[in-house]
Parts: sequence; structure tokens; C-alpha cells
Amino acid sequence: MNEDTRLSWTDVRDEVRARILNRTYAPGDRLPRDEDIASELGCARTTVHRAMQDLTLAGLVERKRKGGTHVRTDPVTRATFDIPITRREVEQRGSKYNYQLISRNLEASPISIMARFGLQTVANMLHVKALHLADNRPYILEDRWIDTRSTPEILEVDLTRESANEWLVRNKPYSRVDVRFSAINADGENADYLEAPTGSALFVIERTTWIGPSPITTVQSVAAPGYQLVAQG
Amino acid sequence: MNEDTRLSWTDVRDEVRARILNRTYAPGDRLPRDEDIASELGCARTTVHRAMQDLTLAGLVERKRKGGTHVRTDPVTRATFDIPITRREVEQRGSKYNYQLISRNLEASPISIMARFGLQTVANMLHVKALHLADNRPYILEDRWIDTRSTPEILEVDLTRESANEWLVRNKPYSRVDVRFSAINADGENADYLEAPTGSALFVIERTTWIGPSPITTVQSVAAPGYQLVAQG
DNA sequence: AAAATTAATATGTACCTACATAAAAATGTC
DNA sequence: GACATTTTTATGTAGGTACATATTAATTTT
Repeated sequence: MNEDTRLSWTDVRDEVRARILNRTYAPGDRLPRDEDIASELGCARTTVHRAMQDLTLAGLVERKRKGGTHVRTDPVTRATFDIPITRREVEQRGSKYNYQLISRNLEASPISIMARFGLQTVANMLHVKALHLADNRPYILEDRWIDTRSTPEILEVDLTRESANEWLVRNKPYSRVDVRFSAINADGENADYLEAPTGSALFVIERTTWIGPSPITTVQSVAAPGYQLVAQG
Repeated sequence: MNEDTRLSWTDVRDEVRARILNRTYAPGDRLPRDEDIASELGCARTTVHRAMQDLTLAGLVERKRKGGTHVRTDPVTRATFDIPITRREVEQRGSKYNYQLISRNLEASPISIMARFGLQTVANMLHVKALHLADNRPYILEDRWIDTRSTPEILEVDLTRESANEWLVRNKPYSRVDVRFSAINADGENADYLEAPTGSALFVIERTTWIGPSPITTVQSVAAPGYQLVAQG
């Protein structure tokens, strides 16, 4: 690319996206064949193909062999978000991070937790409650269950020093994750630890991970009032 | 691919991902060069490259020219979610969809709304409140502002028949979107329309869209109690 | 020894070719 | 005309080549 005459696949993607936005290609329309777009823009078909793959992933177009490429009629808002280690999240906001273990017990998995994992039988799990603080104020209260079959090492970890969140992220990669968001009213315990008035609305992130078919951990993270999750469009 | 001997880039991606998961390549490690992986697996370097692009996007590895490819040490949970048209969302749950316009007024944009758009000056906006129902029960209450400069046509639309949500999605593509989630306590109006007890925790989605630099719409969607947003990992 | 220059190297990107595959369109058969 | 078969066509995918580009490593210069 010594001259700026060569189009990269991102250029093609942006051009096609612009045409969709300005209605050159309207919703439901069939786009020209990759080859025709390629020759029009002066690039190779593979370049157009790579651009189209990206637009497909973004939910803007649908492609079918022989059927061609169509602009989606029911566009969805598709956004991605990152949930980093809580410590990192706090530090990135420029706050001081602290962590406090509340409880740590070996328990048989209750039905509600089995349901989250899709388990049929009871399992021995480590039940951990902990509080993350930002600038010495409550930030997130986490209620976590860890399957001791997939993760026996957790029993040896000193959870007063390092949070299960951090240890797991560093030592236990997962192959599948389920994330859900909801809102709950602060009850006695939540209100207490988060120093929030009883009844106040709290943002909840529930995350469950597996390695292959085996459950690793499920955690309910309740954020202090005012928490906002921001996603990138 | 007449024989199953040929590896597609997704195969390579899955293989490399598996190696990261089982610690063949541990966090922080440098991976072999694309070319070496290619010759080891018996495919072309371009195939490995395509796989690596995907793993980079997924947040599993980081690449640098000459520096090589490294397994990320601080993996993040990266998930994607779709926010479809509300009608579609309701119908996909197998429920009957209904919609009800509450109010529709031309107003000068208040400061809070200007802030969402990043606007410095006041603009004429259409302020619309509406209720979406599932099986005749309140589902989502939306409070929306539409910029009449980018979207003057909205003034001609009969919003008693079609929701602004739907009209905009079909007729007003956007180039940028900002999505945030939070939780609020039901106040008088929310509680009323959503038939929820005052004070109950409600899940809130705030979405703002632009076309180029121009604001299109910003909407606060308050969901009835029990609403959950599910993301794909 | 510090600074500047040069070489080496791994990834980034585009091109073209060749063939696979799914699905629509055309054709043939009863 | 209904159904089955064949052909056509647009996308899917891998291979291999050529060169760009960023960064590190090595070398030379001061």
C-alpha cells in the first residue's frame, strides 16, 4: 500500500455500511454480487467478502449462498460489553480498590444454583460472599458458588488475600458464559453491606461459567446504587 | 473440502482457543509464529491469520507486529447482546403485543437530554411517552426524545398506530449508539403505568443514537418488574 | 557508553486462483 | 400440472504470492 489507491477490507466495509445508512441499499434490498462491488470499487472479491463477513457479524446484512446479500429489515441494536476483573474496573476509574471476605462455606448446592448450571444432582460447592470497595466505599457485593469438582484448587486459596473473582479469572479459563442483568430491591443484607437504604434499586449482574460441560462458578454481583453499565455499539 | 483433512480458519481458531484454555499457551505466553502454527497444523498462514483476528476480537489474545501474539493476562468477559424492536421481542416470547401512546409533545430539550446527546444548544424535540404491553400487561414504558432537525418526518407519523421505536428502527438508521443499563426505584408515574408497587426495583435501558454527528433519538426504557436481559458470551 | 542508523522479523493486507457448497432456476419426466 | 433431476450461480473457503509496516535487535557512529 505505497499509494492510497488500494482499498482495505475495512474501507469496503465502511463504504457499504455508508450506502446502507444513506439508503442506496435500503432495508430488504439485495446488494450487488460481491464480484460486482469488487469491480466497481476496484478491489478483489476476497476483500469484499471479508467486509461482508464483518457486516454480517454486526447484524447489518444477511447472506445466503446463491441467494445473495440482503440488508436486514429488522435491524437490532447489537452491542458488546466487557466485564473486567472488579479490581481493574475500580482502578481504571482512578479509585483505590479494597476487598473484604465476608464468608466462605462448603455447602451442598441449593436448587436455585443447580438451576443456573443446569445441574440435576446436588454437588459440593464453595459458597463465598465478598465485598469489593472503591475508595473505601462499598462498590459491589458478590455472592458466589464454585463447583469443587471442576475447581478443587479453590479450597487451598486464601480468599482473605485475593478475591475469588481474581483468582478464577487468572486460573480458570472458561469455555462458555451466561450473563444476565436485572434489578432488585435492597434487602436487609444487601442494604447493610452496600450501605444503601433498604428498598433502594440495585443493579445486578449474574454470571455463570462452564468449562466444557462442567460448571465452574456462578456469581451474583449486586452493585451499589448509581452503578451504570455502559456498552459499546 | 472434499476430504476432512483440510482445516478451516474456524477449526484453527478452536484449536488455538482450546490450547489457551488447557494452558498449553498460558496467560502472558507468546504463541508460536503464525507460520509455525500453520505448518504444524498443516494449513496456510492466511488461515491462521484469520483465526487470530477472531481471537483478538474475542479478547483472548493480543498481537503486535514483530512482537508476536500473546495470550492476554487480564481476560475480560466479553459478551454481545441484541436489543430488538420491542414488538418483536414480545412476539418472540409468544406473547400478544400491544402498544399505547401516552403523550406526544413538541418541547425544547431539557439540559439532561442535551447532555445525553452532548449538545450545547437547545433544540426542538418531539417528546413521546408510550407503553408497550405483552399479553395486555405492561411490559416496557418508554420516554423518548426525537431531534426534529435530523428527523423532521417524525412529526407526520401517526404515533397512535405505530410506535416511534418501530418507525425509527425501520426508517432511521444510525451510525453510532450508546447503551447503558441501570436500576431505578419505581416512582409515581412509572409505578402507575407499569402497575408496579411504588419503590420496586426496575431495570432501565437508556439508548441514544446519532447519524454522523447529528442526534436522532434518546430513549429511556423502563421494564416491568422481573425483566431480565440475557447476553450471549 | 549513548545515540543514531540499519537489518531482521512477525504480523497486516491485498490479489488471484481453484474448488466447495447451498440454493435458486431451469429442465426433464411421469 | 406435480414432482424429480440437472444446471446455474453467488457465496464460502483455502492456498499461495507479494509486499507493507511496525518493532525489536543488531550495528555503526559520535
